[in-house]
Amino acid sequence: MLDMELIRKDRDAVASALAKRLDPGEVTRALDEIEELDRQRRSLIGEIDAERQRRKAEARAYAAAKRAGTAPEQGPDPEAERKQLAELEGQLGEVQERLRTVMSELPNLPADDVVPGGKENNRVVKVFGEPPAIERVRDHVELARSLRLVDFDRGVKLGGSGFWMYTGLGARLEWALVNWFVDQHVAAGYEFLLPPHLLLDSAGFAAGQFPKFYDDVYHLDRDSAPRGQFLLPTSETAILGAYQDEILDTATLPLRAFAYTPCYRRESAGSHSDERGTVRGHQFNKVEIFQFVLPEQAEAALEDMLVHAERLVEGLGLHYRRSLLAAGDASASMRKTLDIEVWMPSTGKYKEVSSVSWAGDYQARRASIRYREPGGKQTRFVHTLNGSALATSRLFPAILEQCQQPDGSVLVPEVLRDRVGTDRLVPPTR
RNA sequence: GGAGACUUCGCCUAGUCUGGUCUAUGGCGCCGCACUGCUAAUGCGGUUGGGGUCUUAAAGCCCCUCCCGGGUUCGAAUCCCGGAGUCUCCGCCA
Repeated sequence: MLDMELIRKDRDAVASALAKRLDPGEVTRALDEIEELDRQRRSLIGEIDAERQRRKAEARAYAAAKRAGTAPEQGPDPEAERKQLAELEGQLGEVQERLRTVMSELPNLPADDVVPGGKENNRVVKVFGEPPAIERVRDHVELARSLRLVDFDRGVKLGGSGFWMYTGLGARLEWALVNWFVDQHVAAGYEFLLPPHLLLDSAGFAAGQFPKFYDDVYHLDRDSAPRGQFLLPTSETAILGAYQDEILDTATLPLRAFAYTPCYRRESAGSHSDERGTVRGHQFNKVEIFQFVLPEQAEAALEDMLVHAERLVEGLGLHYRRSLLAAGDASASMRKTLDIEVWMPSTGKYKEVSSVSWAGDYQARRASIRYREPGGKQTRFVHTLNGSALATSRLFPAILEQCQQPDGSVLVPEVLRDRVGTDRLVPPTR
């Protein structure tokens, strides 16, 4: 949610930032409507407040008269005005509802250094390592099958198209990744959270997933979830929602937390060549890091989180790059997003394993998460940042492909060997 | 799943039966000031959150906020209806 006051005071700045993401005509239309609704809202509030004030005064005068024993048996006018107040309140309700709708559909303002346009305008800003030389590249699906790491067929049998099942050493590798990340985040001072996977709709709204992506998540049917619950598409939603409607103690900021959950998404499972296997599915594992910070801490926190996530990829010995996303390719709630993309030898492309973003106060405003200004009594919205660290189901294929050996085995990254229980993944003997 | 008790401005709490001087009590904590070799103690004052209005700004003024949403009433923390949550007991269960 954008700051209404900013729209009132500096509409032009808001408009030009939004134009990086939206068609200028659409921006003008939205801002015109918002300004008009805002005017109506304030004028209605003025009328209603004045009316209420009058009624309160009357009631108080009547009470005083009653105490003095001079009250008429019938108090102030019974019917007529109540109608009028109800009418005004009804109008206000409609205006506010509409204002909320329009406001909540507006995306965040991209940061100054974020360029307009889509994917094609993303800019690679850093490269780590280089593609390993592999003579005969096997893709991760082939490797996972031959080494019996993932059972795609039985996964589909269980969950339908778009699901898979990790098996044997594959399950251990996936689990080793999750656990190694957990240890790294704890060591970096993040608090470990294991949240519910089923969230109330209010959490989806706060994170900015709703209303826009309402249809992209799994909802429980109305009978079992009268208040509206859905399976979280990322634990970002849970971490943010956990602090909804709270005023955070400034001394605790920056507040760092991370969570591991599977992520459930309805998006169509890919059958393109570069989205085979575990690259895109309806359920995947991800560890998510999150920070609530003072506005002035945000920039440093973003870089801090990026570097932290990148260290994990480096620790696994994988070749990757960092890209600054153009406005149109980043999610709507974010002011700035950088992706960490890992090299996939089979497709010759880089695939996102982490997305690290700074939301400014956009999510905090939707979720009403604030801090008290030191000294002053003002409350202000915190800034939020989130980043995958990392999406294991994307890393898993990257490891298989980048660490594959000429004989068809896969060398396990050193940091995972204890947890996987072997140095090298080879086909099971029976 | 059933029954009962409960939810008050950071925490604890008075007030709810019997609607109006509740514009919400007191304690703790916190902030400021005073006193004091320092600390402590003590005294005085302040301390829910949101919105509107005015203003360069602050202050002020007004409205909302006693879990949430409706209702009754001239008037609701208080009465009625619906919902959420917490606790206790019972039932069921990994």
